Amino acid sequence: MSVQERKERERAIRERLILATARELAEQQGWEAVTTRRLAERIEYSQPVLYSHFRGKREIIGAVAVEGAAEMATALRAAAAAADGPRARVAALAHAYLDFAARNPAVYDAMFQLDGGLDFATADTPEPLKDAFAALLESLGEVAGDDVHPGVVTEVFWAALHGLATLTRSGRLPPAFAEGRTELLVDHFARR
Amino acid sequence: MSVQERKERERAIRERLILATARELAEQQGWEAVTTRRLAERIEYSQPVLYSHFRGKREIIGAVAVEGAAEMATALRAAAAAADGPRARVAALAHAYLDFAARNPAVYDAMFQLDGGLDFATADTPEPLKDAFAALLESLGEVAGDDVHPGVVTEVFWAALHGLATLTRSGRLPPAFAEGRTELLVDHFARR
DNA sequence: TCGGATGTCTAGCGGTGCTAGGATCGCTGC
DNA sequence: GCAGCGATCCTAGCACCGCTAGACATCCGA
Repeated sequence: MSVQERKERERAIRERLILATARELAEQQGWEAVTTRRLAERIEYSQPVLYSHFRGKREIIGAVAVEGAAEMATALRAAAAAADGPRARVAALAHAYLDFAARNPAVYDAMFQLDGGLDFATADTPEPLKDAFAALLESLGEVAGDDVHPGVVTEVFWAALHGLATLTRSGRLPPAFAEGRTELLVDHFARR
Repeated sequence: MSVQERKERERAIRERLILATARELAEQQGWEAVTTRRLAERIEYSQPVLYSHFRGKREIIGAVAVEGAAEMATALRAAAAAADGPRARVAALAHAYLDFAARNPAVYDAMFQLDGGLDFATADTPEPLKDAFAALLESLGEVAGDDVHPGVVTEVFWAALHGLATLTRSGRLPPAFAEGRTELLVDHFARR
């Protein structure tokens, strides 16, 4: 049985290599540069090998997204834990979120801009995605009014962060005053 | 001179035909279905004709975006004008914005998701884009606190609307409670 | 009526995601 | 130790993409 185990191990290693390479290439030159040919060349295999691991490019994007969601959840929780008080926690969350988006634009795109074939807000949603949302919910629940649903508050807060992240990066919001916008957002959600 | 004028007129008509066809095709089947071949076939000309009007596909997207921005500005102003009081105006704006995004997803994508080669937040920004932002600013300024810049408030409000629009349409926010999210957003921005 | 400019098309380039089919490699049972 | 077989991988190719060079026809002005 050892042979089979070794093969599975090697397959898993190669799969991680594919994902790491795709992510690296995407961060360096954007997702449009991540073609199956280039990706295959970088991992030093032929194209069809990619299709023995993933159904297609979309599924590769999806896998990178799930990976990224886990990282984001960790980053958000770390930021919240390091802050004192509800208002500070929400501010820390906002900064951590936008920071993650700015530092990992390709991963962020995989998560929230591109089609990775993932289910959102359903039972089949990958755990890391639900967890990242939960990380937001934990601190937002503290500042939600008694008369509103914490989940809804979190959704709107998330949508605002997402808008800031994407519009800023695409140049639709001026880079200046980015900090001011973040502070204003936090004020509106954590004032009570 | 009459001949030349007629030719220019015909050229202008064909250019509008290209844009209308591109928009229609994009709304029907998404922008990925808008290929130069299909577009050329629909307008009953060969591909190279497209390139005598636009530098490339990107510029076609940009032109549709500018067209859409003018429409959106009109829709926003109409909504605001029909509402009584600052709070109601902001609510009307939010609904009109999200309604426009939901009814014209392809145009919305051209404006805010895709690369149409347009400048944003600069001096070269096409007038309709600036005007659509101005339409938001007019009503948001009324509810901005005295100690904050109305422009920044509008930017954050816009970002939140953009997040709601895109995350909802891509299935990342559940369709349920969409109305609740909108109301909550308005509450947070038009409470004073 | 003719020459030339203008406009349009055919054909093709290098790229994309994806896949069928053959070759080669490595494991397993004798 | 070796033969046969199954898993694994690659070559080659499909249909499509955005875009363009160059041939061709058409229409205008003299």
